Amino acid sequence: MLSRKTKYGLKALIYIAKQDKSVPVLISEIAEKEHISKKFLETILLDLKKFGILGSKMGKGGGYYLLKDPKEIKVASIIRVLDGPIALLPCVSLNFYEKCDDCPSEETCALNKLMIQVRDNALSILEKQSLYDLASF
Amino acid sequence: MLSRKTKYGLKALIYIAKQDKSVPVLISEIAEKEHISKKFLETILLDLKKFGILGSKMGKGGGYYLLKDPKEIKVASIIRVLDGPIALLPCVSLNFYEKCDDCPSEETCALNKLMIQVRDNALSILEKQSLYDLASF
DNA sequence: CAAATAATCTATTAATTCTATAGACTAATT
DNA sequence: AATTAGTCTATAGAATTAATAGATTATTTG
Repeated sequence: MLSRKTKYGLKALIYIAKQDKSVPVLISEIAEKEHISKKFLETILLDLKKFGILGSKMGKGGGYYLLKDPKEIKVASIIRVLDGPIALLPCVSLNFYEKCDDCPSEETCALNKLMIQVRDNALSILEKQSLYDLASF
Repeated sequence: MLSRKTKYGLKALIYIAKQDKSVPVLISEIAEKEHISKKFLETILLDLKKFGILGSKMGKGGGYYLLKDPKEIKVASIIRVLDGPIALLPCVSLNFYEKCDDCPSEETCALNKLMIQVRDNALSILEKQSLYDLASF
């Protein structure tokens, strides 16, 4: 399951993507409209900023805005930033790979092979779907 | 990601499925061969027993054995027993459904629709793959 | 019956992650 | 200068995960 953090992050990004691009969006507005704790949302948006998905402006007229074309922001990358691996096992993760220390060989591991399939299947959707798709739903 | 518990449980079940069916398998044997803490494995196998996947026999010559044909034991059901939902959001889970309290309507929720796709895609593999398939890899 | 074997049960702990909050601080605008 | 709004640090509470400990019960075999 995705963490709440990730779900909130996705919702916030969708919210921002739906707004007029020329005006930064307030944290407090997103928090209210999407029913998310404002303080919690702050830390989430800060993460998204750190990874270059969002930009921000302080002071009056400030807020958060997308740094890239919504069509270029894929759901997979958002999940990776906020939730970590999409794969079901570390030994099968493309971006967060870790060897299973209980496993002598990935070559002969049936679980490894199965989870690669599951991963690729999930990615075939999540790497394709963008913020644009979600916002225009 | 799957919990270690689930990974260990899957590995143990595969191990059992590979053995001669007429002889119960020892926890200690599985623990040693698969490099899993024996005590931890005890609780995992107990869970699998509780759910009717495994049977057990105490005393000398005892151990754990499969209660069903390995072809009938699907990976999806094992994951559900040990890990819970396969879906990425509660509002999209078939077996552990929960409404998102921050979400006014699932009908108009883009995330909901997307995660249903991801779920169905994962299930198309996990509901098909059985212990038999994994054991004969 | 006694000894050995092996699962069962209860419980507790340690570690980690998740969720959320608090408060002081900095930057920008008017 | 006042107001607005994001930034930073930190911490705390809750939940979950991972693992361990020790006593107990069931079964087989000699």
